[in-house]
Amino acid sequence: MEALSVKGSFVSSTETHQPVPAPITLDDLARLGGVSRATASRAINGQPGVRADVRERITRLADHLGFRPNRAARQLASGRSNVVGLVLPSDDLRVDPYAASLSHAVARSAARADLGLMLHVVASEPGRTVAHILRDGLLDGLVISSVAIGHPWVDELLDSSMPAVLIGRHPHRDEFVTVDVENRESSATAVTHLFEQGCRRVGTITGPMSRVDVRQRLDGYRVAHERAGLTVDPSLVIEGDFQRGSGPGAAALLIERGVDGIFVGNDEMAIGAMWACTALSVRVPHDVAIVGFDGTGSGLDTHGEVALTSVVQPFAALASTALDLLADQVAGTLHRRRAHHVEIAPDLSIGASSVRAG
Amino acid sequence: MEALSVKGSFVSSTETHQPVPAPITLDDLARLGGVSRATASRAINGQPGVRADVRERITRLADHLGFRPNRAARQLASGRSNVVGLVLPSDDLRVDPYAASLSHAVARSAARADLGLMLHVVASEPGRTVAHILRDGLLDGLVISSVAIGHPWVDELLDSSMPAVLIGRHPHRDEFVTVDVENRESSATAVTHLFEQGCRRVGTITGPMSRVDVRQRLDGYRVAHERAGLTVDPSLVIEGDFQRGSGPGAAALLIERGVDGIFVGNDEMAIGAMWACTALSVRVPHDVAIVGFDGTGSGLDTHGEVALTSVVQPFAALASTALDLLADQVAGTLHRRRAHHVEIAPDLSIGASSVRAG
DNA sequence: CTGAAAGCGCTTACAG
DNA sequence: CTGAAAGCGCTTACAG
Repeated sequence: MEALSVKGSFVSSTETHQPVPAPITLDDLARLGGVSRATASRAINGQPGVRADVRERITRLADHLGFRPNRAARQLASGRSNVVGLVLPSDDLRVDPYAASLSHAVARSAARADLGLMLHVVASEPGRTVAHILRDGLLDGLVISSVAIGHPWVDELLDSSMPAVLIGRHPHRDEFVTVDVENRESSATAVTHLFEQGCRRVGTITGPMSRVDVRQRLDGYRVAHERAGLTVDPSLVIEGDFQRGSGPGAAALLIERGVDGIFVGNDEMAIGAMWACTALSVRVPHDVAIVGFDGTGSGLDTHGEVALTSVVQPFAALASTALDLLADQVAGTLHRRRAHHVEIAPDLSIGASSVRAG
Repeated sequence: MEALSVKGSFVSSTETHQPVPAPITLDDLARLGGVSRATASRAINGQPGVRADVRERITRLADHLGFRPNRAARQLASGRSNVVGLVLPSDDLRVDPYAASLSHAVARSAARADLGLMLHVVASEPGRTVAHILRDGLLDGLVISSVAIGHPWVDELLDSSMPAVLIGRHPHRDEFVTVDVENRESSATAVTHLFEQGCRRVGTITGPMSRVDVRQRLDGYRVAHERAGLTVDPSLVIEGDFQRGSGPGAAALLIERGVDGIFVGNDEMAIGAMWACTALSVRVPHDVAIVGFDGTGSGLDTHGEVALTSVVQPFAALASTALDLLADQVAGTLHRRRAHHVEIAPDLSIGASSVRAG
């Protein structure tokens, strides 16, 4: 590390007295509003037991003064912080568009709900971190990406008493509150779409079969065959790892085996598959039609290539539902440890990668 | 949104009395340690005025008990939260690997410094957000990605009295505390590397010329030419937009104009450029050698393609330096509004995209 | 419906 | 070097 230019000089500014306008407090609000702190507090928090006109007057005044309750004080007094944590696996933010989209959606939902969002990236300091997150007292609850599961301390977090909701499913435990995209039917729809485009020999590149959602998507692939009166050729089912790099090889194999359509388990691998097609001079969608999953493929590839048809994750709905479920737990209306699974149906976004003329 | 399966049942657990072990407080620590709260507080905070053996005993005890000071209480009492905010542009997390890498690095640095990190994604609610961030009282300071600049409320944030450090430079204001990668020399090094590989006609695809760093990188490109005794052919300088999609077109143009090497302003466009090469049957690096900038191109493209040579952003150092500079402002040793610019020298990571046999 | 008062868990002058 | 005490800005029983 090297400081190439340092133009700063250190100054102590004792001259200015009130550089920062003192933030107004509940006390100010109450005094200016001619009520007690208790009443002011109830008014701005929408609690019962305040005469309508008083509430109206106080909230208006609060707005006008730009009053924002101090979070720390509020938390200390109430035990609630209105801050939730988002737990993500270590490297995913960098490498995985799914995680990036999810973070983005959760951040926006949180902002809309006036919740703070603390980012917790798995992997920093194994042992200490869990304790930190838990005992800081700064968090009301956690939104945990199921992609983070596997890391030792994520399970610790799940087993703690802190309210939590999982986005995605746990690979082998069912007792959590989860929200996930609907995988099976939506995958069937995607594959059926390929059949409708005239494909007769459709292969699939799956994610890691250890994952629940991956198996569900494969189920959907099978269901679509059944419905079309076709049988699945097992040699057309190839397991990938959800990384872009596993796409080309798998696709090349499928092409060798004569497919005219591929349902790919996520967009990253689908992009890899499209590369393979380019490299092998296989035309998309004419020779091989391709459908992906996630809907993350478009942002990254506005390079004039073929737009990818994909089952689009309902990120915004996943995020806001997760936050709602978390709020229910915090409020005590939802038990943290009773299995409670919500699934949200995604849409199929149709691009040129699967649409055949005629 | 559709709840496909709801297996949960609502239970109120009044049977168990202490489901959550009551977190231990400073009071507990003091009592168990046989000192006053004041002394306990000073001991664990490393403040002067505590006998060495007492401090030792108390910290040890704190560790043993797993004591963590309640952040809210600490903040309310001291006025400091040990939480910083990270401000990012709205969509970047999804689309831009640079922003994702940066977030990742800041998150890790913050964790290491025992700082909380609140994520603020620009664009949610224009007006309210600034006030929220500022008046919540939850933040000690802000780390702002210069990529977020341009959005109206980011400037508001910069003009507020909250401590802030910019990662990257402001396009036209110089009075902030910033930390940035060194652009000029490192770009010169990258281009010189191409000359050393035998390239004689090196073009460049720049980012948007409105950005300071883009102009600096272009300067480096020129400097390298001077040093090699070559003159710059202006027709080989093409402006891109830092998005992947602008890579292929620019690269095709340069290839048409006979380049044998390209210095690309960021990895995203470099990846696009490599696509163009594949499409045009131009061999990399044999026909055209390519160097990118950022070091974000590798994670995304482990697809067996040619590894990209790139000037690698020192994300970890940028993040930890930013946090240090922020701490200095909070401590009052660094003035928030005196220009103070730190530059960190990146490394050139050499991959197959630029190395010619012989 | 409203208010006086206690208390959340810390930090920090102020005395000793 | 150490402790008693006040106070940070809220919320929430508890009385009225």
